[in-house]
Amino acid sequence: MSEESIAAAAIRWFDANARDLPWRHPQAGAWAILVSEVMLQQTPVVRVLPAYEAWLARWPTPAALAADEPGEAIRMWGRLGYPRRALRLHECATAIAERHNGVVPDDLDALLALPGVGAYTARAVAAFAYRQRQPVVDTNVRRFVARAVAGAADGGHTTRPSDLTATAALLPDEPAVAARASAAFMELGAVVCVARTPRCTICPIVDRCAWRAAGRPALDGPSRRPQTYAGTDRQVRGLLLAVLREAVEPVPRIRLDVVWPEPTQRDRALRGLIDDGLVDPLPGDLFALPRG
DNA sequence: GAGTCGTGGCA
DNA sequence: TTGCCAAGACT
Repeated sequence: MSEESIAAAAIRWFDANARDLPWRHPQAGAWAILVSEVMLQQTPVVRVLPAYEAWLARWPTPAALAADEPGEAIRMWGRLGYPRRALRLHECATAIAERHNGVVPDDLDALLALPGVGAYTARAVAAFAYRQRQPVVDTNVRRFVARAVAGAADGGHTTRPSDLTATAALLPDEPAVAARASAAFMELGAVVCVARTPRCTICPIVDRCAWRAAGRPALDGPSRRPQTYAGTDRQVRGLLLAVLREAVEPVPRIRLDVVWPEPTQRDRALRGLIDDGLVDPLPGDLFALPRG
């Protein structure tokens, strides 16, 4: 017998060390997993946990969410960030209710066709909810595979086709085992093979890691863009939407004006929110979350 | 393909 | 203190 595969070692480690997260419980269905995956896009686990519980308690099925107003989805999103995800999740629920009889599809192409569901989320649902053999590649897996296999310092900004190929090559043949391996890779990337200070001493595949073998070379290319948050349109959009989330009634423009002193940027931000469908302009210079 | 899109915690 | 980072999608 040859030495244990990376996937086998990762799964063994995962069996003993996986965090107890609600979307990993056996009773978490495809809808719950889909909700968790969308919430987790660019958002830390600890911030998702309470929002996830509240969301599913209110909308336990896609049909339940689809029957409610999109503005309520935006309101429930709270401060998770990137509120367009809430709107897309509502559109997604509507599509599932109308096109899939209220059942989250298990077909990859059908998943990819859903609003807000991209290459990562579609494969995550296929693997974690339906136990399919799919390369589930997020930033954690990209980094883990880049280091372990290619010996690179990180996995790059975006997922390329080669990333899917490289990850798929690590997956065992049996679909359910492959799905388990995908979860294990993600967990390793999230808690062991982390970006800043990887914990190689507790890594189950350190003896096979190409990056470790190469002496953990530093990242050579240019770092990511600066893009500070303070003063950006994103901050202004966030301030504007926060007012509308807290308001029960439509809000007059004056209450939005006070959140940002510079009128040009403020108007641009508000127009952007309206264009995105996150805010409805109403007669009388009033504004509200969309009702339908 | 590069830009845009929130928010908060932490080294 | 502040830049970096966190289970991406879309244009």
